[in-house]
Amino acid sequence: MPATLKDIARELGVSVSTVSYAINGGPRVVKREIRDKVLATAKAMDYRTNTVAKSLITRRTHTIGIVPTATQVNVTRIPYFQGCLQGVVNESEALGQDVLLYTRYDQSLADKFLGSLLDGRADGVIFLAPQIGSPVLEWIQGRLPAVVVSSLSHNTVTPSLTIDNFGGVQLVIEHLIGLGHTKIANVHGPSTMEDGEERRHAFEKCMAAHGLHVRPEWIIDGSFLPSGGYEAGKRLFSQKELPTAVFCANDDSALGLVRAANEMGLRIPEDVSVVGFDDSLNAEVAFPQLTSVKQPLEEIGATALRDLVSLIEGQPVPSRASFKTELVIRKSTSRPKEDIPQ
Amino acid sequence: MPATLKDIARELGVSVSTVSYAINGGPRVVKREIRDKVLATAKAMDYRTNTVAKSLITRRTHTIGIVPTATQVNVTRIPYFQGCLQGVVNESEALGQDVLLYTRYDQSLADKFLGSLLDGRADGVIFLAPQIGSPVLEWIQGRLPAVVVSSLSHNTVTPSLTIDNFGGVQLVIEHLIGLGHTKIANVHGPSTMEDGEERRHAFEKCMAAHGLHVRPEWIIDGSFLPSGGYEAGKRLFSQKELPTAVFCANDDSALGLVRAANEMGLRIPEDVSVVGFDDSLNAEVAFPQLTSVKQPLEEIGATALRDLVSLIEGQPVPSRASFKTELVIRKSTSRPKEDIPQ
DNA sequence: CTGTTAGCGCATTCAT
DNA sequence: ATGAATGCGCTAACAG
Repeated sequence: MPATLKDIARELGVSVSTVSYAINGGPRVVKREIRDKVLATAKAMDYRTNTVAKSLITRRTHTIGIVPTATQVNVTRIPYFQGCLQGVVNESEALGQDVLLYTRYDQSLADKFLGSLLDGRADGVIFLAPQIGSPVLEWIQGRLPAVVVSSLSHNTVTPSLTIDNFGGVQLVIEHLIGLGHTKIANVHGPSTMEDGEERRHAFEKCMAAHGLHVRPEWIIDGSFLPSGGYEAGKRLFSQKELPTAVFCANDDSALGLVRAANEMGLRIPEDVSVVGFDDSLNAEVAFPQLTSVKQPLEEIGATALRDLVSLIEGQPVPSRASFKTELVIRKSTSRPKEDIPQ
Repeated sequence: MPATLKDIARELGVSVSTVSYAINGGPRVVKREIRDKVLATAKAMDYRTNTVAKSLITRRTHTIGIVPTATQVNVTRIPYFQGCLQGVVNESEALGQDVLLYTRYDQSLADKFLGSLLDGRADGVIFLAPQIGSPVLEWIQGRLPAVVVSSLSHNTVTPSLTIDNFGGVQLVIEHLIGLGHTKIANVHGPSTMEDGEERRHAFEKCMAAHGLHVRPEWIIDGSFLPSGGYEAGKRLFSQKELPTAVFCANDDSALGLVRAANEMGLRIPEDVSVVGFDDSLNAEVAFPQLTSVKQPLEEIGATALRDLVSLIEGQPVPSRASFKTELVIRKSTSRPKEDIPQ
C-alpha cells in the first residue's frame, strides 16, 4: 500500500492541500521550506500520485485507445497496423499519453465491444482503417473524441488521416508504363476498406487516363492478405492471356502473388513485373525485393495521436490530412518480356 | 456527461445502493420489479459504470502493462515482440483485461520510466525480454505483480516463461550434422539478452557433444537484428576458410546474413546453409525460405497473461514455464557442397 | 501563505 | 428488502 497525500500530511503536521500543491508545484504557492520538506518525505515514503483518484476528479486519464479493424488476421501481424501503431506509441511518450491496445472486435456490435471505452478509462480513441459501413464512427460521435487513420468519404465530422492514394497509384502506373508495360493487372484490396477502394478506382482512372484497356479478368480481389494475393495469382496466371505486370494494392498480397508466380514457373520480373504498396519491411527481405509505394505510416500514426490530443483539449484539428507517398523501385519490376527482343 | 448511479436513483426515487446492487446483480438482493425498472432506465439513460471510480474502491483496474526491452529498433517491428504481444492481446479479451502498451524505456532509469505503472493504473506488468543486469525486476519486486517472458537465471522470484533454448538449438545442430555439415558457424544474439546467451551456450555445448570444433572467428555477434546479421555475414564470408552452415540465433539476423551472402556471390543453400530461429512470417516470404526453429510465441504470451492474472488474484503460478520448440525445415539448408561430389 | 471541506462515482457497511 | 452514510485519494473552492 503506497503512501498517500494524507500520510505525508500527517507525518509533517500540515494539511493535505499544502502537500498536494507542494507536490504539484502549484497552482498555489507553498513556502519554500515546507515545500522542500514535503518533497523530501514524499520521496522517502515512496509516494506516488494515485492516477485513478486524480482522474476521477480531473476527468482526464491521459490514456487513449487504439482500435484496429476486425480482420481474420492478427493485428500485430499486419504491416499497416504495425506502422500506425508504432507511430502512435512513439509519439505517446512525448505527449504523456498511455496507449490501450484493443483487439479485433465485431464492428456490428459496436456497443458491446466499444462500450468500455466510454466508461472513463480513455480520453479518446484512434480507429485504424474501420470498415466501410461500420457504425462505429456514428456511434462514437459526440461520445468520445475520435480520429480515424484511413480514407474516409462518407463521414465528414470525424477527422481522418490518410495518404494520397491516387497519387501513389499514379506513381505505380507511370513507372510501369515507363518501362513499357501496357498489359497491367490489379490485385486490389477488400471492398470493405476505403483505402482499398480508393486504390482500385485510382487504378482504373490512371489506366483510362493513359488510354489503356484493362481486361476485367485481370482485376482480382486480394483482400490485402498474403493468402488473398496467392489465390489471386493462381487465378490470374492460369488465364490464357497473361498481363506483363501486376499492381497489388499492398505488399502482403503482392508477396502472396509472388509465391503463386514462383510455383507456376513464372519468373519475376522477367515474366511478370510486380508492384506492391506499403513498403513494409518484407518488401526488402522478399525475393526479389519488391518495388513498392512507401507511405509514411509512423508519421501518420504520430500525427493521429497529436490531433487526437488536440481534439481532447478542445482545440481545432484539420478534418482531413493527406500524406505524400513515394515509389521505392527495387527488383520486382523491369521491362516487359516482349520488349526485350526489340 | 454520462448518467451516474445517482442520476438513476433520483429519477426513480430509490437509493443509490439499490441501483448499484440492481445493476451489479448483487451481492444484495433487489426486488424483481424494482430491479427491472432500474435496468430499464439505466439503458434508457445510456448509463455506463465509471470504471475509474470503481477502480478507486476496488483497487483493481483490470488493466495490465506490457513493457518490451529497450532496443534501437521499434517494438512493433520485431517478430518476437509481435508474437508475444499478439498472444497477450488475444487472451486479454477472454480475461477481461485491458492492455497498456509501453514503449522503449531506459532500463537504468526504471524508477522514472516505470513509476507510472505503480500509480494505480495497472494491476500487473509483463516484461518482454528484459536485459540481463537490468534492475527492473528487483525494482518491481514487491511493488506490483510481474511476469517475465524470457529465460531468467539470476532471479528466482519473478515467474518467467520461455522456450527450451537448448532443445531448440539441438534440433538445429542435429539437422545440420544430419545433412553432413561439420563446419558450422554461429551468429549469436546480444549478450544482454538471456535467450541470446542461452542459445549461444547451447550451440557450444551441442557442437562439443558431437565432437565438433568451432573456430572462434566463426562465432559472431548478430545482435538479433537484420543489420547485425548483415554485418556478421560480411565479416564471416570474407574469411579465408568458410563454414558450410551458419546457425543464426534469430530470423532477423539470418535474413541480414542471407543478404550479405547474396551480395558476396554466395548461394544459399548451395554454398552455405542458413538456419534461423523464431519461425517468423518473414522466414516464409524470404528467398530462399528459411529453415527455422518455431517457438509458440502466441501461446507463451497468452500464458503469461493468464499467469499474471492468477498472480494478481493471489493464486500460485509456476515460477518457471518452458515451451517446446519445433524445427521447420525449408529451403535454406541442404547438404554441404563438398559432400555433393561424393 | 495555509487549513478545512466538499465531492468526483462508486461499493459497501450500518442502520432500519 | 431498502435507505443513509462512509470513504477510496485526490483537487479545488472556500475560509481564514
